[in-house]
Amino acid sequence: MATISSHDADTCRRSDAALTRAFRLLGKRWSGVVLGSLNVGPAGFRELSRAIEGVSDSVLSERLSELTKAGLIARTVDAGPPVTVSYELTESGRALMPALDQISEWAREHLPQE
Amino acid sequence: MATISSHDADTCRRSDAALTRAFRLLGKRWSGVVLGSLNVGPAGFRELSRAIEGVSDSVLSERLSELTKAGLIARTVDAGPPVTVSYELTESGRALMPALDQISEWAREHLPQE
DNA sequence: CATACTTACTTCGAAAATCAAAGCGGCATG
DNA sequence: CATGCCGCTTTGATTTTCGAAGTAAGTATG
Repeated sequence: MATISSHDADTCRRSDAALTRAFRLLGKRWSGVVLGSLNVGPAGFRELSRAIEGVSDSVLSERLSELTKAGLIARTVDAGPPVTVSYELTESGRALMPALDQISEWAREHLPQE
Repeated sequence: MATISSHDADTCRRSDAALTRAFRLLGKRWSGVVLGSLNVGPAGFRELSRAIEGVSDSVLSERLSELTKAGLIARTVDAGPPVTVSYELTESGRALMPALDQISEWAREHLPQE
């Protein structure tokens, strides 16, 4: 007797496609922290590099590109002189902040310091 | 006039220590997705490996160890026979789920499919 | 008993991601 | 005009992840 098809017991739903998509971004080193840093307000490259202890310039640069491409942050160039660049959260990026805040709170309660 | 010390304008608060701690775990490939999969209920290694499309056995094994060590999931061995192993969220792990749900919802609204 | 299949991993070599350090062009300051 | 800041990029080493195969133990089939 044929069942409604489209899934066997085995293949059945276990991982959430949306979560998987989210973690294709967030599951990369520093993505989450970069977003959290920008939550405080817009910042320049050097400022972020100094603020986020441990990230290398090359990776920071890559993350900023990825997150910009994904529409979570925006890069703005103010043609000075001197020319300045600043990164800030877009609406999409800001929409993620409640979740990050919750993660932060969770870590305070459930992850040991250092 | 000496200020309260402990921070210059430059070094000043930008990245959240708790968030950084959280993403030392979550900012690794597959961590978030593994947790999300376990949200549905306990599962064995093979079941997870099948459910989470794209993860390799070696990485899954490593993530499960890390997350177990961090106290987010628990590994239980039922000495059969046949012996079976199952992984499930601890209370700490469950406490993170609201945040993951929010991320998933965010992705549904802000990240394109595929 | 032999063969095949399942679970729960581990091991291995290759490919990809990350790191730290140095370099570059532009602009400002002493 | 040397020195320093900014916003990156490049380079080469180290670490992570991948994908496939292997291991050990138990179950099922003939």
